[in-house]
Amino acid sequence: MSTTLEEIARQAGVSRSTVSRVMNDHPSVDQDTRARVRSVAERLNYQPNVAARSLAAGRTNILGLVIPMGVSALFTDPYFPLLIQGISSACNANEHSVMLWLAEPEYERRMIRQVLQGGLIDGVILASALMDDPMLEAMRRRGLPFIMVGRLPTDNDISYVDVDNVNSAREMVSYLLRIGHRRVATIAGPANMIAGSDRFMGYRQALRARGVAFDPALVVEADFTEEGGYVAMQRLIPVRPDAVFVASDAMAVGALRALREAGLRVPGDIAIAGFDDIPFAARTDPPLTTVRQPIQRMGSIAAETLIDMISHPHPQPRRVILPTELVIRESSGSPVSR
Amino acid sequence: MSTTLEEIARQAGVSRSTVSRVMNDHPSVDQDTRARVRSVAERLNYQPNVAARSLAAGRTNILGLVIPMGVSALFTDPYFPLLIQGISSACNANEHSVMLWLAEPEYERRMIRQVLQGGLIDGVILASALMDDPMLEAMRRRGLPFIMVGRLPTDNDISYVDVDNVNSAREMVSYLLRIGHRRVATIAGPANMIAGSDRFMGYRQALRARGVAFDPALVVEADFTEEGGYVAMQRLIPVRPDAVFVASDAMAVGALRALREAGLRVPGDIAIAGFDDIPFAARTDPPLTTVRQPIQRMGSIAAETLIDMISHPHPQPRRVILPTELVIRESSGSPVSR
DNA sequence: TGCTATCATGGGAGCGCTCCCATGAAGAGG
DNA sequence: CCTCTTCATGGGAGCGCTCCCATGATAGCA
Repeated sequence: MSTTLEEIARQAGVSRSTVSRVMNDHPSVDQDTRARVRSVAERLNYQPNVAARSLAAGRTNILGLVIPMGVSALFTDPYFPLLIQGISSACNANEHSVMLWLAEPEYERRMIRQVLQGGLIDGVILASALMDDPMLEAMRRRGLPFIMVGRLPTDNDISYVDVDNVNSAREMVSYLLRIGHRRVATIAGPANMIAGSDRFMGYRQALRARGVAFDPALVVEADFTEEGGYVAMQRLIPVRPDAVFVASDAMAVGALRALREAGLRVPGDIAIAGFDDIPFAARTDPPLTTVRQPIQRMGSIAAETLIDMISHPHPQPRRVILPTELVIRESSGSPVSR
Repeated sequence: MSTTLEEIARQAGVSRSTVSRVMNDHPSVDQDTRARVRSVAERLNYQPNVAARSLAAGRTNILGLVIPMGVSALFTDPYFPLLIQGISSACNANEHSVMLWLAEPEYERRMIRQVLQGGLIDGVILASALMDDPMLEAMRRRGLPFIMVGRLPTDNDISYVDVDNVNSAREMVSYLLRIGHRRVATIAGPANMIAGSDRFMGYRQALRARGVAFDPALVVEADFTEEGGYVAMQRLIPVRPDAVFVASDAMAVGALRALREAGLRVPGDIAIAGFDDIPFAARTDPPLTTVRQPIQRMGSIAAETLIDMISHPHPQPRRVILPTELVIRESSGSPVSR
């Protein structure tokens, strides 16, 4: 069905090896020969067989993207679509392909084996792992290059791309305190997710820096979903905070809904700040003050870094921390208005 | 690094061929031999090399999922995440893997070649193609098994999974008319997308069936995004419809925002109905009347059907139409209340 | 008992490629 | 003019698997 190296070789009057060299941009090929082979390959619409190449060379130019679905909620918020877009786009630009695994718990074992062995994959991007993800141990034992999106506090020999969740959250909460809010509550993310616990840590650091006592009554944990944010806010309303730092925009949307239903004005009665700057954050009522994190760029950089790790193995882990940005909109209230 | 067939064979005291038969559940292997081989394979944690298998057998057990990103908006609405989840889950259950291509126009040519040739992929799921997608022609020329999510009106020898957009839209608009709305407008999807034009067709059929004259002033086309729905609604407000059938929930969310800003009550002043039943539709203010389409199931069925097509080639195209469901919430108003 | 069907198993060929080593031609240097 | 290097090229081996055919062994039947 499809053309082979041998066929190109025959038609170009050279050997299989020479064609292979041309296809892989090997230096020592004569200019004329190269051109001739190229033109034949072009004419026959030649495409190297991925399986054969991978079998012979041990590389596939395929990256695995593993997204644990234990926290299935994550797929209703635009985080993963954006991340995938970034990864896919970087892979396209670097002649790689993306293999996607949504890690459903019931298939986890099989998947781990398939991902790690079988040689299908040159490296793995592990997105948003729980702190105790079993993939991790398997990966490092296997020695397959991999990179995480989101840092892992317990391990300091693992490569990752992340934003500085602690400092970003701290800055946001500091901002809320600075513009005059006194009782600042938080709707935190799950404690077993790094982003959740880091943002909560930032919240506490901001309080401490300003000499505000930490009050456990002002903390509710939720699961990063809209519904979770809604329920959490309902529990927070009786406590009457001035402002709430919500650890994700999706939850903030839920919180706004709870406040609207309770007849409370935002930011008049309670101010709200989120985290992520999902596209919808600019269009909530009122528009959401939030922390912008470059999700798509994190995906691109993760892919690019992994590709580089594969071609230039290096014992040290790579770390990339991308900057965030406070996006001040109306939901946090203004210093003037208070 | 990883164990090979030959190694298993050696340790189990049989030949490579026998091990291969055991691994592929070939019938003619002695029970004892089979058990012995299985246990050795288990012990050595054997995983067949995908590249080698695929090279020898010509199958890879990998499905390609191609999502054209021309309409990039689609990734901000939960349609694709849900679709991907359905596909991935069916693949997991059937021992297949998913290769993801977000088809950015600038890489389109390269991608088409890679997808179609190279033997990496057993079949392709093409999601939400435009009516004139260049992938299509390439696919059918190549003869690679493929299935679309979303039908294609111009081609009747292509396999697809879809909902009946025309009838679903017709039912929704009929419902709006039946409960007493007179001037029913529509915010339509893009005319070059099948779902867009089908739903618009359903709108017109419903009017005709009820003997209501079609009024072009009551139609605004948008691009399936929240922002698009917002702008479209602003243009529709001066026309003063009683109700608006919005061709997607994402756009309906935008429409609600425009109405809120204009100080109009829903459904009191203008009733709204959407399409999709995205998770957020139940939580808009007011909750959105919409058409529920089983997005995740469409994904699963597309994958399952494709897998079946690959193992049982068959000249006739397969078609699956999944049922939709009217979900009546508050945004459409009630017959009683009017 | 002899002859053919059936079954379990082994071994060779080959999938399309990359990598290594061998080869011959051409250029460099004394 | 001969040897030494450099460069372009060819060919063999082999990646790990599947598939086909051959081979014994066993069973079935007259």
